[in-house]
Formats: sequence, C-alpha cells, structure tokens
Amino acid sequence: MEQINITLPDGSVRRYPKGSTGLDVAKSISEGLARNVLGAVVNGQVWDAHRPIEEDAALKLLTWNDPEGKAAFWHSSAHLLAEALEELYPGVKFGIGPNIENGFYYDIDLGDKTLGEADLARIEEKMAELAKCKSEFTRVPMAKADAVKYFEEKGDEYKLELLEGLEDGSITFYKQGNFTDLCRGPHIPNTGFIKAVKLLNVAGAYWRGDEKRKQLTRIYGISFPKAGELQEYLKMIEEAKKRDHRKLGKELELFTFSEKVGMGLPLWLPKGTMLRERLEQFMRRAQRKAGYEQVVTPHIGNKELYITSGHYEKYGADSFQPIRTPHEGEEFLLKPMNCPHHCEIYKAKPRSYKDLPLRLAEFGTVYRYEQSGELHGLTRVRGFTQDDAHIFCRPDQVKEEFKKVIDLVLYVFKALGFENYTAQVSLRDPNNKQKYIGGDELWDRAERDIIEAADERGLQTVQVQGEAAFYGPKLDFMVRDALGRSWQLGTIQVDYNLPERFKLEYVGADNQRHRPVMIHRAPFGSMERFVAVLIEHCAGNFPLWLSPDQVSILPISEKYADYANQVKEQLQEQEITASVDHRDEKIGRKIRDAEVQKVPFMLIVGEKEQEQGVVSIRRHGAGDQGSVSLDEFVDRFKGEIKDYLG
RNA sequence: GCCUCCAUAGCUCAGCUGGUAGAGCAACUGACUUGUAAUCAGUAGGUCGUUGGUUCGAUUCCGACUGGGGGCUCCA
Repeated sequence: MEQINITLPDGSVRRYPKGSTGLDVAKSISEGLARNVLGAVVNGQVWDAHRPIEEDAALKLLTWNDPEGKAAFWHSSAHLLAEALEELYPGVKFGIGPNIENGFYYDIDLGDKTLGEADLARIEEKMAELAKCKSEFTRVPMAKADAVKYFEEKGDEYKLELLEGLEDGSITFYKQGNFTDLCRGPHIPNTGFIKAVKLLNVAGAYWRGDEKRKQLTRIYGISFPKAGELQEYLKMIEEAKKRDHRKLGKELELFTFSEKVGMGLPLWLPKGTMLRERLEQFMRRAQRKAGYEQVVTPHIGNKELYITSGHYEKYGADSFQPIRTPHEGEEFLLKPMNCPHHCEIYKAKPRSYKDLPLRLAEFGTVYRYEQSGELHGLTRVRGFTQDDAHIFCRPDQVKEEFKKVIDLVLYVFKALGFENYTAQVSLRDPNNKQKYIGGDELWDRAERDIIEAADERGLQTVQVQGEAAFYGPKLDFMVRDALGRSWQLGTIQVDYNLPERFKLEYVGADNQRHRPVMIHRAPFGSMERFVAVLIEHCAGNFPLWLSPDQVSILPISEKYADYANQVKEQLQEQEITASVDHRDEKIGRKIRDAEVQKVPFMLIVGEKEQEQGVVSIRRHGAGDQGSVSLDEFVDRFKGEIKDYLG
C-alpha cells in the first residue's frame, strides 16, 4: 500500500498508509492521545481528526488545550444542539451556529414558539442523550445545486441565503446521527466527546445582525469534555458575579439609580463620590505635570454650536432633543461632547505657533441618548463625565503629543494595576474612504504617526481597519470586566474635522495662517465606566489612596469614645478620611463590619491605647499589625499614598 | 428600539396546584461595657412594581405599562 510521510510538530517524520487520518496517527502514538484528539492541523489548515490525509503533510493534533481544539469542540456542540432541537421541535429552521469565545450558540427560527428555562433543561437532556450515541461527524462535499435542493426541500430559507454567498465546489455538509447541516467544519470525531452541556440563556438576535431583518431565537451554551470542568466553569461564573460592579456598588454604597430620576442616570452616593473625586484629583495632578490647563464649560450649548461641529447632523435626530427658551425661541442641546466648547475657547484669542500645543482639560459631563436596552450599570449610561482634554497642536507635533498621551494612559493604568488591557489602533476602511472626512495625505500621516508613536512606546497593538472615527484614526484601550465583557476605557483620537469646521487657526513662523490639528483624549474614558471596571478589577478592595473610607476607628467600649474622637480629629486634620464606630457592639462585630465594608485601616482603641496614646492597627484582609503612635501611623499612611495624590 | 427572563419589607430571599403574606440581616428601643470577622431580648416596617382583565375572591392566572437582568442592534 502506498505510504505518505507525516511530519509531526517535533520535526520527526513517520510513515503511514495513504488515507490515514489524524486519529490514526494519534492511535499509533498512544490510545490516550487518540481519546483526546479533537481535530488536526494539516499543512496549516484545521481539519477533522478523522479526515483522510492523501499526501505527505505536516500534522499537528489538536486537543482541548488548543484554542482550535476548543473551537471545534464547541462548534460540534452547536451541531449537537441543532440535532436535539430538530428532534424536539420538528420544522425548526436554522440560522448560524458558531463557536464563540466561551461556548457556542445557534440561531433558530421556531415560528411563534418561545423557549423558557424548562425548555432549555429538556433540550440539554436530549443533547446528553444524543451525545451518548457517539454519532460520527461525517464530512460530505456537496455540489451547490444539490445543497440548494436539500434546503429547498427542507424549507430552510436561512441556509439557502447562506448558500447564495458560497461558491460551488467549496461547499460541504456535515452529518451526525439524523442531522445534516451546511458547514465548513471542522468537527470533533463524534458526539460522544461532549460529556457536559449547559444551555446558558436564550436571546433574540437579528438575522445577519441586521436590525431590519427578522429576529431569531439564539440559544447560548457551553460544553466540556469532562463533567467536572463544567462545574468549575459555573463556579467561576458565580465568583465573577460577586465582583459585578452593580452588586458591589450597592453593597459599598457607591452609587444608585432611581426610576424617578431616569434610567441610565447614575446617582453618586457620598462614598462613590469620594472615590470619584480621588480619581479626579489623581488625574488633575498627572495632567498638571504634563502641561494641561483646566477649563470649565457649561452643560448645554446652542444648537448652532453642534451644527457647526457636525454632531447635530450626524446624531441630532437620534439624541436628546433641543431645549427651547420660552421667549426667544433659542434652542440648546445638552452637550454630548466637550470638544465644540473647547474649540470656542481656542478661538477666544489669536494663537501663535509658539502657543502650541495648547492642552485644555475638563472633567466634562455629557449626555447622550442611548437605547433603553443598551443601558448597563455604570458602564453604559445616559449622563457621564469624561476626563476629557483636547490638544491643539501643529501637524508636526502630532506624533510627539500622541506619545505623551500614551505615557499618561500607561501611567494611569499602571498606578491602578490594570495589566490586562488591549491597545487597538483603529484605522479607516481603505475600501470605503468616502465615509471619512479629510484627505488621504492627512490620514496617511496621522495613521503613521499613531502606529509609530505606539511602537516607540513599546505598546503591543492590534490594528483594526474600518474602526476609525469619521474624523480621524484613534488608539483605544480596552479592558475586560468581571464577566469577560470588553469595554473601551482610554481613547486617543486625531481629528482634522473640527479644526476645519470651526476654522481654527494659528499664525506660523512664516506669518501665515495655518490650521492646527486636534487630539481628543480621555485616559479613563468616563468616570462612570472607569469606576465600574475598577470596582470589578479590585473586587471593591480599593487601594488606600482611592478608598472612600480610609480609616475606621473602633473603640473597645463606649468608655473610649472620647479618645476615639480625638484620634479622628487628628486624622482629619491630616486630611485622612476617618470615622468612629460608636455603636454599642462588641469589638469583633465592629471589625467584621469594617472588613465587610472593605475599609483599608481599622484602628482599635481601648484602655491600653488610651493610656499609652497609641492606636492598634488592623489592616483590611491582613489582620492585626500591632500598636504604634498616631504620628507614626500618619507617617506610614502618607508614605503609602504620596505617589498618587498631591 | 427588538427578543427573552425577572419584579414580595431598606437588603438577601421563602410563600405547593388562587382564600389579602413570612425569615435572616439592616433600622428603632432596652439590657450587656465588651480586645481582633456577627451579644441577647423586644418593637416597628409591605394597598406583594403600576394598571386593566378572568374569578365569589388575585401576591398567585392572562394582558398592557414601568423598571431590572441576559442578548441583538447601536455607541460622537
């Protein structure tokens, strides 16, 4: 029989009969490996482990530990879900059913039928039952005409629409048990690998992501090759939920919402406000050092301002509507952006090239209409405060300024311990240039400046085309929340549009008028979203310099209340936020409550402390730290925060 | 905005198949005067999100609305 050479990842070459599969190779290595093989990479392409290899090839076997292995596993789980659905709901039509980052989903059309929790449980059971059949996933190449015929007979218009976009000759079906699906593959060898399935939720999803088209039912699920792994996963989700900023925000009394005030309009409670002010203080200090000047502008602006900026045309209809004055009939908009106001500040007097860069910063509160279904805790709201600034500079200064902003963003992230962020360079879509304002030359230069600036700062970036704002390219910093959802925090954007629209000018060394470039930047993004992500990041255990409550003074009994009050006053003089727990409770109880409230320092004062004029320090999460004089405590405290607040 | 699920005391939740509601914590009062993660006892607190309907009777069943969760679409 004809033999082929298979090269394994370690470089070794083995000979196998022509038509051997990845699975055959695995078996020849070890039975254990064969039991765990989910797919194979053949000459760089991901294949089914059980697809015959007809010629010499480089082969890598995929298991659960490989991302491609997981992908195939979850994709196959989606097919298993579809098989179960077809048995339980004959006539169901299928959209798409891909694997996703954590699990898989399938979009289906059930006609008028809706699915509830009980249905999901039933479907899960059916999937488990079908998995036990160990049905093999069989790959069947199909002529387009036959494929069309198949789905016409089945009456599945969604699959027919998908087929329209496919070329004859490249179409394959996959079958397992009684279920056949249009699919590129690859798949795991058989359904028996899927030992644990959990259907997580149902959701509506527009067909092809188009709001105007029919909404299908999407079933999300996750599956594992071992039952224990599913349990672990579910436990992890539970743990993550404990960090949810909406839960912690309530427990730690940071913020709240009120129906009366309105959805998406956060109310900052005293403790949340304290946290937010400390963040602002930190940012103000960093910006002062970086040459920014602070400004303040009103919450509303004349409609004309936004007509000039172009925001009215682009967002006016889908935004909060203008406020009209009763007599003059003037129209004002809640400001959705601070930049138009800052442009007017720029224009307040003639600017020389020597004045640039001009860096105007403002903690500016803006209001944007967001669709009701989009609102989410503090991460997506209708009124929020940006740590905004606009840098007006000469074109030759863009790159340097950009680098300085990157430094600022990285400094902020480092100070707050954000290590797992991604930096995304958002470029314009080269095939759709008319969507953007500004000439090729400006864009090319700006995009090059951003990429080089990021490179020179050693930033790992991903470049995404078509993600730029219409007025310029940008660099966005994204961070994940407790549940793995990705949010954009910091952003740096180059803008050629507004200087043009507002006719901003400076006089150059040549005594000619020139147009400056604007850089919009917000290291936090918005205070609201940043606080949300920060809460989840540190699970509510804020670093000392940010913590709303810094010190809780706990008298052993009411006999030491006076001494406790003295301590509090002395700390307050040092601008340390302290409170005394005067409740008639035992010390154990006071400690517990302070621990639960995540107060960084507890100072316990009783007879011994009063006599010796000291305090007993207990650190949150770290227990008893011994007694020291109040002066020494203040020194230690200040030493710990001095790098952040000034 | 769309799909779907949910809505009981300040908070976390119980209340089987319809007969106008309960627990723990918090709050308040009193006793205890306390040494490193919950002292004990008592009191008060809810037209069961709002609003229609079915019913002799609705917290419970159905509809609408409001708000929230999950997702889709959107995000200057």
